[in-house]
Amino acid sequence: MEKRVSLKDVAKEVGVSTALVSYVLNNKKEGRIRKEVAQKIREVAHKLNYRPNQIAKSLKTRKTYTIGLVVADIANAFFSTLARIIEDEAEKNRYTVIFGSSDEMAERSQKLLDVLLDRQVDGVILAAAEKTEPQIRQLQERGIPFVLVDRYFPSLDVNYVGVKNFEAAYQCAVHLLESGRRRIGIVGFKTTLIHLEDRKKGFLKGLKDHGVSVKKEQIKEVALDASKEEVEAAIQQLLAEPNPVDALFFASNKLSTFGLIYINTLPLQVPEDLAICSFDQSDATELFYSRLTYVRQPLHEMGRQAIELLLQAINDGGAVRQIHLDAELVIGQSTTPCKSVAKKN
Amino acid sequence: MEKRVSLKDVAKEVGVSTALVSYVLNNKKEGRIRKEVAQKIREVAHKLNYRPNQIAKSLKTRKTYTIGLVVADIANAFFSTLARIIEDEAEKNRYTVIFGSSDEMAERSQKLLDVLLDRQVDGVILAAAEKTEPQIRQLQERGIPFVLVDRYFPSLDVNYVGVKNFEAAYQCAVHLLESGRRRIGIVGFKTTLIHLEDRKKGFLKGLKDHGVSVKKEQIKEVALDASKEEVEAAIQQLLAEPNPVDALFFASNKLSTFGLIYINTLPLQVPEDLAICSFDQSDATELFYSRLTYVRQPLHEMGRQAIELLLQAINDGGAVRQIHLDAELVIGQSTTPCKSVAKKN
DNA sequence: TTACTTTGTTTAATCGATTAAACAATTCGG
DNA sequence: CCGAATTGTTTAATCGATTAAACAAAGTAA
Repeated sequence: MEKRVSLKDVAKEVGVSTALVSYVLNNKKEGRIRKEVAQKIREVAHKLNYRPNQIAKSLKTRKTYTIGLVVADIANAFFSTLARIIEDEAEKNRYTVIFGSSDEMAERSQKLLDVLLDRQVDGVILAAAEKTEPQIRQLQERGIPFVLVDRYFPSLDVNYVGVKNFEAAYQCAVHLLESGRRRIGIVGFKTTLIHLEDRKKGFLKGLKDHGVSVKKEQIKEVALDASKEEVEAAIQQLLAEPNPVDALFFASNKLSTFGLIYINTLPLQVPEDLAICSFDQSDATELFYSRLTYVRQPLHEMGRQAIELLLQAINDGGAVRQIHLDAELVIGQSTTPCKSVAKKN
Repeated sequence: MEKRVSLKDVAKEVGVSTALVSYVLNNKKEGRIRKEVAQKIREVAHKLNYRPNQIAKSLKTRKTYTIGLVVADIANAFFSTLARIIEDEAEKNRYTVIFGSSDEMAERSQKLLDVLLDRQVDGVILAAAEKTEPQIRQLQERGIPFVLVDRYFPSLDVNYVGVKNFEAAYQCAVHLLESGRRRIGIVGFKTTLIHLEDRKKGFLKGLKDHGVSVKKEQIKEVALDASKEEVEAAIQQLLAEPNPVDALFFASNKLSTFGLIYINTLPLQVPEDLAICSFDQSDATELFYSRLTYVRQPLHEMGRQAIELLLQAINDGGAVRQIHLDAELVIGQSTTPCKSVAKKN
């Protein structure tokens, strides 16, 4: 293992001080350095294949050009897609991304944050887990630049980028009603995460505003880390006699993916017997035999804005902003109007 | 922004030298330090909420406890799942992961490696892109600990963990033949990546060994970064009259996902009109109306072994190893035997 | 008592960069 | 021709840790 070439090596080879080499390679003191010397330094640096040790540089400059990304689970398509976008946006600004999965656990989240901060990341983007409000507050108090994505806490005045969950879910409800369904089941999460509660509330409000009430039995809530079986059980109950639902609303990609895998095995037809509408895009939306109606989150915009906010926070500590993006309801076949409704139109 | 507490701060507060603080907090010189002093140091460190600056620590110790992960695209389920496993395995050993997506481009791969190495990662795990053989060779020459995953180069004697692609594909072929299909189409990649060629070769060998020949028109190859449309076109051609195929083999999750979305829209039935077998697990395998027959790669084992090999390389530079794991053919409904065959059994 | 250990702690160099300040050699204005 | 400004480069401190080596004080053996 040949040892790495340092500034010192370059300096020695050229016969100048390390300072000069540093100035040249960083284009500082432009006018002051003799051209031939600068040229020589660049030549030698290149010849020796010199690459600055970023660790040393960071120690001195107190900048790592690294951002930490904390998500619930990088294996989840929602987060891995977002991660990719964030990676690309970060790269444009010479930043590198360190990531970690919290698994929706506050403790893991704290550990991750500690690790990231110990490594002196310049800032953090995080999809906050439940009960991490104190952690976020602490970031704020310590003056760490950060941006929340996807999830937020109303009580905290911090940078945030996400979608209008309430409104999107409201739209879903209206759409299902317009399609002629009346007995609508909800598969959501049992959680305190506001963005997920918003989805539930928005959906229910949509129904209520149009005069449709929902009984408790029509609302199923599974754990955040629910297994396929849990989701199956929920659906089973919703479809149970004597009053099976004629439509289902899934509050996330995970739920609809699990749900559709199960529904695939049932002797019922979508959309004839059951209409389906889900939050989030996923392979499921296109692969299910009945192309799905779903809420598409503008992930690209989310990632882009998250980085933009973060860089602002890092650089000039710009004003705190909360960005609520519009989500788009993509109409598929899974909510095709019932015959009774279709006739009317 | 309150400034971070340093060793010096702790030392001053306690009234000792920084050396002593360092020794205590790292449990060095165990017997030599007065208990009361050690106790006091720990107390104060805790009280001040001292956390060592890993950057400074790394500079001195030449260890970052960071590993770099280079994949083709972190948004691809195969890689994001693997990333999650690697993250967890790394964490068990106190390592953190920095990642980057090469997009299958050698140039991007080189850039990523540079960034990672400039940051002094202790080692690298990479799914090598095409034409990156020189890059790998350079890693080797520079004595950088690394492990290839998924893809390999036969000419290089380096650490590697992947599956037996040839054998798995061979099995697929045999399975399709046993199901009664004879005109089998292949959707693969136009690439020099050996692991993908192995899949093609293995599949063809499987057919040939059982006396089934394949015409050129039955083999379609799309670009590594193929779009949905490209895959659709390939399938269209394979299904075109006058000799449509009665079975399809997809060489990766990306291909089958794109393919199934398309096939979903066609007026043909799987498995009656068309049998399907694919490499890689994905949501598609369970979501498609006809549960898919596919090759399941032992991702967990891959991630575990990759980290194990890497840590060995980092710590004692253990012997180079190539690990070829068995892949499992998971039988679904998409390759249910034809009636003619079923009768026989 | 003397010399040698042992115990407990500090000093100071170091990792590899950055950068303010000092310094030396020219050039320039009046 | 002298002091000031300009040009070109070096010195040395610094970032925040680690750690070999030095040192001081106390204990111990002969």
